[in-house]
Amino acid sequence: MGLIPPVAVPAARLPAGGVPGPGLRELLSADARQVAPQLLGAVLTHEGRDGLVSVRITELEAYLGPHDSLHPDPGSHTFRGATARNAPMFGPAGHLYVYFTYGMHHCANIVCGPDGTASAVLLRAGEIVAGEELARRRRPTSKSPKDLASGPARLATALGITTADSGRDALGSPFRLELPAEPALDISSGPRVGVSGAGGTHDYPWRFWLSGDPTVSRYKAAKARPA
DNA sequence: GATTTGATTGACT
DNA sequence: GTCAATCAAATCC
Repeated sequence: MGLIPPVAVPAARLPAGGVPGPGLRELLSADARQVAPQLLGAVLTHEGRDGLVSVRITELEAYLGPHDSLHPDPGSHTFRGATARNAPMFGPAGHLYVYFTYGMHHCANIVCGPDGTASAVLLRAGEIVAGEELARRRRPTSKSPKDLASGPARLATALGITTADSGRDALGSPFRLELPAEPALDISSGPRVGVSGAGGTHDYPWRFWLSGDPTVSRYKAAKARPA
């Protein structure tokens, strides 16, 4: 049925032992739908003035651009072209695209695809693997360690990422990104969370998560617009 | 210049 | 399950 073929199968497997820096940048320069599953299990670290927090990624979503991909992505911030906000998505792979939403939340993406094309993966959830005490201080409302980064805004808050970090390189200080030594074995995929319109349907099954992981956020459909 | 909306979360019934 | 919070960016007129 779908006009949009479900892509989503990783074309390449990671070599055992992970990928060194330059190879990582190259790996991230692929289509976000290929990159996303490979980033499951990866660890993103941010060392700020107040300390270090590391998150092991357990859930993410791929977003594409209007013209660089085979099919336009109506769920993407770049669907209607480049703006001041989404500019980093058109930049080099490995950099951050951070946006502010609902008047209070920050969400972080890692830019994918070659420089000049719009593509990124939204970091939706993770497990705190270092700096849990600092993460707790940043997220005092969390009732359980599993809640510290279980959601895109929660993850960004736990890592101390804001729009000031948008456009910065996630592969260089004060950030660090490490791929898992072994690719994730049990990956699930499905429609993206909170995306209204066609981009949130099964025609765009570009949400990926580690099957059964307790830190994965609960699925929530986009709020339906009243007629 | 005015209005709408949102890649969400947390509190509450 | 429902809903308010809160404001920048995008969209509308």
